[in-house]
Amino acid sequence: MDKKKKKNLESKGYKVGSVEEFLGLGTEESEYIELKLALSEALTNRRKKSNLTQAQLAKMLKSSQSRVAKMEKGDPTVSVDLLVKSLLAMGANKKSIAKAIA
Amino acid sequence: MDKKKKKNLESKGYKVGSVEEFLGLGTEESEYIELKLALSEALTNRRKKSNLTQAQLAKMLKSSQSRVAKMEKGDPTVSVDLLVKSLLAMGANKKSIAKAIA
DNA sequence: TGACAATATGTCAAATATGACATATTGTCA
DNA sequence: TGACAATATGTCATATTTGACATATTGTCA
Repeated sequence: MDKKKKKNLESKGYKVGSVEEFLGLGTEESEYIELKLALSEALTNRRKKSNLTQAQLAKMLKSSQSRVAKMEKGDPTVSVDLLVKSLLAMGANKKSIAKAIA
Repeated sequence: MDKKKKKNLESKGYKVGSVEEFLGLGTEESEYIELKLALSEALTNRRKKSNLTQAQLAKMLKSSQSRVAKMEKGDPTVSVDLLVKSLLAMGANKKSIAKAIA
């Protein structure tokens, strides 16, 4: 993992372990974060394509604007579950989700 | 959704809404369930390939045998998060997860 | 068949994620 | 610039998920 990416992740509230980092490990954690960020992006893309504001989308999802913002920012308090459910609610399917992740 | 699949899902504890069912909707929910089942299968496959028992895997994941059993069975109390994290811990990466889902 | 290993199911206290709200920041346009 | 819309951030009570445990069921092999 390069320093820019690390800083970027840390700025989002993740703690990237220095031991794993030094040993070149931590693949597991960074893959998880990247997977989430991929879903976040997909969500933002879909929302923008539909010309919706976060507040409008929130209403559709029976959630709140703040949570949508967090989803799109890859906030650590947002689960993959919520991202997946939200994407499905916006019309995505398994296949498009797989594509977004890959 | 055919009847067999529905019965199968219901036997796992999911309630498949009859209204949506009748209207041919419910895509969203069934896609979510299928996505989870795909991850469950991937987990079982990986575990068996590694010749591990659920108890052994549980120890690796710092979880419990019962939760691993539930993961593999697609139990509704198991989140996509847990499935993804477990797969990553077993050496899967984004790509292989995407493949499993697609 | 019986004995033992593996897997499945039910329950619950503790841990984590959630929507909601307030408020801050950023973007846009006159 | 100011005013307004959109997005971001912090916090918290409530809801959901978790590991752990007990126990039931299923599989395997002598």
